[in-house]
Amino acid sequence: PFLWNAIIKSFSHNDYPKQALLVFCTMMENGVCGDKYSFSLALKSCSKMGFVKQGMQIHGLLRKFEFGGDVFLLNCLVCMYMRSGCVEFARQVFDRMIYRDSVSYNLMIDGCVKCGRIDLACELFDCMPLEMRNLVSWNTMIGGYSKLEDGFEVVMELFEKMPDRDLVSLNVMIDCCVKRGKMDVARALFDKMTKRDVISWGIMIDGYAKLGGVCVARGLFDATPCRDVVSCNAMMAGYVQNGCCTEALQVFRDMLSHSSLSPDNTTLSIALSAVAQLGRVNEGVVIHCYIKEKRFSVGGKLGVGLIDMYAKCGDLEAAKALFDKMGKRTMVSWTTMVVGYAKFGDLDNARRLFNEMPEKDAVPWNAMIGGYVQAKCSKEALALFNEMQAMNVKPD
RNA sequence: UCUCUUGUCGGUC
Repeated sequence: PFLWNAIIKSFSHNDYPKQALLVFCTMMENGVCGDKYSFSLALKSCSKMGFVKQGMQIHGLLRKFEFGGDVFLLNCLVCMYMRSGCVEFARQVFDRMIYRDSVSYNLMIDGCVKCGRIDLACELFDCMPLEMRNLVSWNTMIGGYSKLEDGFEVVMELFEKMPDRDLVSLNVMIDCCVKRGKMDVARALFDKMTKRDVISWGIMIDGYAKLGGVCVARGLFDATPCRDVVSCNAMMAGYVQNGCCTEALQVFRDMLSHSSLSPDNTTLSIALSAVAQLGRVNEGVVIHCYIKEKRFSVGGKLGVGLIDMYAKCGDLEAAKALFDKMGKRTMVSWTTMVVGYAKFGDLDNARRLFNEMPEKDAVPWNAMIGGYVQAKCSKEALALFNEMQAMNVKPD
């Protein structure tokens, strides 16, 4: 199994959880008994993708092995259930564990926090054995509160109360300030830090960029010691949000020529939206080719990005072809097409797709009504508006 | 060789 594990690990480590899981299955089918390392890697892959069914199968399989009671593996199970939102199952595994370590508790706390059950998280945090409550537990708690709208006070309180603070604690703090527009407080903390990592820099870049300080953001971006793909994405997104699409694309090109950084899904989505806003199909096609060449999956956001790019550039045939070819149409991809048609005055096609949509939130309604308004079809616009109100569409 | 906490991203306005 060592060789197999090495392969599984390399996939898992390089963010290919699907292949990792596939290799694991192949291994088992070939009669090679996995060891606890193979299982933990497989479970981790399930966690990453939120595959509960596969995870449950592995869970079942695990009972037949003597190492099935291993703390590491049980922790992996807790993680898998928590990340898939199955709090009850996670709780079951956790409650039945004979030995728990701090990771077990921290996983439960984090899971509860991310499901919006901060009450359960608090209970676990307060009741866990003191010797297991470590920095990660504290950081998980302040991270949880920092995501709550009115959590700032509690974050400050916990931050004062915690016995130690590390880089993560400080990063959580500055992010918490940034997300509330308190850039001055964030900056003071950032400047005071004796150690900063690429995340600290990234939080500040994102903050300045979103609050209109793109130039300051750029300064920090240039000063970042070891930029990674997320810093670049934050910078690019910042440029796009401020309408500086050319600059965004320049960062993208710099990234491509800088061999140590390769674009990811997010990079490409941002680049596509920059191209869409500029209406430069040719550059969009180049990115499309890159996506095909590197075999990025176009099932999710990238697919939408491509459709949107072609639609906004006026190539509705290309957009429609992609839309038709896409396996699963989501409300978002559907809306993107409606918007594209409406924007270029093809209200018939827009309306046809709009009517075919199985589900609509406020966005397609707004877009369709907006299309009618733009074309001065006030009668249709008003009719739709009334219909929308009658349907009680939530604005969200 | 394995498990926990922090930054970036999609459709209308």
